[in-house]
Amino acid sequence: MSSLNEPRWLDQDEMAAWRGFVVASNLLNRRLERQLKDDSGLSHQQYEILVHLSAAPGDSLRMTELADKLVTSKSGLTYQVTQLERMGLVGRRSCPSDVRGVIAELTDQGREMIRQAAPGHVALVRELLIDVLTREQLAVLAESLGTVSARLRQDETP
Amino acid sequence: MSSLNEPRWLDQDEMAAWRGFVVASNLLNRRLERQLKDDSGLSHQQYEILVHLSAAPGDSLRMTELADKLVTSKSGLTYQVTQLERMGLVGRRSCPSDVRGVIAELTDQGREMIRQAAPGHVALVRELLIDVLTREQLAVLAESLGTVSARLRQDETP
DNA sequence: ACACCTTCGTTCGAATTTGAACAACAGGAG
DNA sequence: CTCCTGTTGTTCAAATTCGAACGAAGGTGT
Repeated sequence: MSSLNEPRWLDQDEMAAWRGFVVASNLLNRRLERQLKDDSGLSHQQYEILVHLSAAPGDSLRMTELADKLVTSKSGLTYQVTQLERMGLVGRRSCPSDVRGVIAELTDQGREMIRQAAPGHVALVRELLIDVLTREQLAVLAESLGTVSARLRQDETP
Repeated sequence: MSSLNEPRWLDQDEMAAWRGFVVASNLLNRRLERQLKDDSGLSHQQYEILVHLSAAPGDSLRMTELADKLVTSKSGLTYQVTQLERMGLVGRRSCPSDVRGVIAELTDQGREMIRQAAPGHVALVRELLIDVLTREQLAVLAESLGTVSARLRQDETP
């Protein structure tokens, strides 16, 4: 319980950090969305699904694991996996150790798609974020946001 | 034009920064969305509209200016302002100097809403982001993301 | 005054996202 | 084994988002 009625507002630096985060996040997403759609016909979310699958052993992951990595809702993932399935980029199969489980796995076509889409995406991430910052800034960013993410993750799992 | 076929992939630090950014952004949005909805019945976007209006002279802004500040599409803003209008938090009036123009302005009820919603929101932003980081980290974050945002903004306006 | 290009906000349809509700199953305590 | 609680993925309705197209008006150059 706080000892003051008046909340601690954000000072100038804190506000700058927070606004910067929100604005940069929105602007970046907007740009990446456009680039991926124009270049490969994928949404950012769909691209990330393919990336996480291709990074996983066997190019496959359980739905729940995938949803956690993507930081999205289960229902949202169900929808997007269905879309990717229709595009022939991802397949579903049932989990051997758990009858309820569903495993999403990359198809050959999905592997080809990510191979084709990744370079343009990475190049833009570089141009808009990575190459704009110094090595030190990147290091601080990585550590800061890593900490923030870790805290948020463990908060969600009580 | 690049001189190599193989793109420059992200190294470990760069990847950590980028993933940290994406994950933190998603997790933060998720939490703030929930908090605002539960606490005040507002979406994050709606909250931000109220904030930007209350920060503007006369508690009012033109639609286009507001859309720029929010980093959203014009149609998206039209929709949300209509919602806020139905809730009685925002009003529309026409612009004196431009017949096409529409000015969104905070109502008394809107001012009351933001006064009621802000403390809880700010407290959570503190708890999840600001107070987790050191002063130096915040400074670097602010400058880094400020630069990134500025570059993105001017890229959009050719 | 005229044609021309841009800007403003809205409307429209399509795509996406979310949380709640659900049925089926897993895992343990008793 | 049996009950009980938690998990898993899907379905559903509702809310939101976006881009393209639009009508209306501003602003400019001739």
